[in-house]
Amino acid sequence: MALDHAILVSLLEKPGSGYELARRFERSIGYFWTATHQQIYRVLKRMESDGWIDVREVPQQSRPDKKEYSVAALGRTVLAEWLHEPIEPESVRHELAVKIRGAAFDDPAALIREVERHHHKHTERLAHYLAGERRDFTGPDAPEALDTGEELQHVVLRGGIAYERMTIAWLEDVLATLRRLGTAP
Amino acid sequence: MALDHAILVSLLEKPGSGYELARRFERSIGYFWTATHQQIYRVLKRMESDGWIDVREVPQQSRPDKKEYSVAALGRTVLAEWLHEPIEPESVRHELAVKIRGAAFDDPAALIREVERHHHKHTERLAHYLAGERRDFTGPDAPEALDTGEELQHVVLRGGIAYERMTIAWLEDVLATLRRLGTAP
DNA sequence: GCGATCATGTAATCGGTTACATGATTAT
DNA sequence: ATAATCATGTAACCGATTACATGATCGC
Repeated sequence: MALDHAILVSLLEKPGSGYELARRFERSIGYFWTATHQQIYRVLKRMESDGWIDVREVPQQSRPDKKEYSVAALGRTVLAEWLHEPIEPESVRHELAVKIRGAAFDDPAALIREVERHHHKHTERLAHYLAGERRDFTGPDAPEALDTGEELQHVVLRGGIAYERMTIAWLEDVLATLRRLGTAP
Repeated sequence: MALDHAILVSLLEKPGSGYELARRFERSIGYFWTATHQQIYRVLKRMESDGWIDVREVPQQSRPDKKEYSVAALGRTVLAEWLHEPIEPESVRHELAVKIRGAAFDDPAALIREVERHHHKHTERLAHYLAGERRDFTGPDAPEALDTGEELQHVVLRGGIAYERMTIAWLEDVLATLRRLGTAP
């Protein structure tokens, strides 16, 4: 399981509340690991009672108070241990591919709209990643020399960009194939 | 949930036993949807009792008898309904990316071996996909004209090939970054 | 007033993983 | 003998998803 570790990494990058973590899982960390606030609160509670993280009540005016979590010594140890364990390359779960193969027993043309929708979403996501890259790493407002953490965040983001570009090109291949099957059956 | 639907697609492509399905989930369908035999037997039992699939006991000599499943009319309907529902583009779960960002709080060089291992595995997987493509779609023993089902299987396989190539290139980027951080900190 | 944002949770369900279990046949 | 392959399951656990739930403040 890696949600624990994803949260530890995020809290090491910057301490924060459950709510703030949930927001980060909609961007940044969320580009390669998803989690909802329900999951996050549950894991935070468990990690706190196990002594992996510390809490600090932060009173706020004009906003509800929040609990700011930060990584405790034990959490750092647990993360370091996990970092040294080998993991298996992920097994892919690609629902759209199941649909594409299923289209052989339905109308392939009926899938075109759906594939176009996915193409659109991935194009948006790519634009979003590229904007983030310009803002944080390659643009005029980015730091001139990146530290280790920033270099690593950048290489992960480059992975996301490469993934979106590959996916967009493949979806275009899928669309061409579906159209060909529709026009000359 | 799509395991149901992945099994229906696979059974439409060719009826078979739980064991045979489990084998297909190690190749073919398994390239984009994973499942273990335990899962498969459970789902087959449920789909049978719901009338989505039919069973036929096949006695075999010199091998244990098997149950051959095929898709019933109801199963085809259920699949067709699912094919017409929109789905959301998958949220990525990339454990290695969590590790890479975590390496900022550990020794980045310690990750090099692990990334090399992943690079090796993805290179093997790519070779395996390419061999399958030559065998079934582009080689001299492949059919000259592909039918709709084969065209769709091919475009899905091309997606797997594109994914592996992209991943291999990215892992090389990661390695170069980790080495740079190691030599000039 | 009302919707959006900030902030934190509980409960039910479900799908996936891991471990356990059995038993026949074929090839070395 | 024994390891590998064929063949089918049960049980426990755990993580993820979905639905439900509360309550404050800010801007329109």
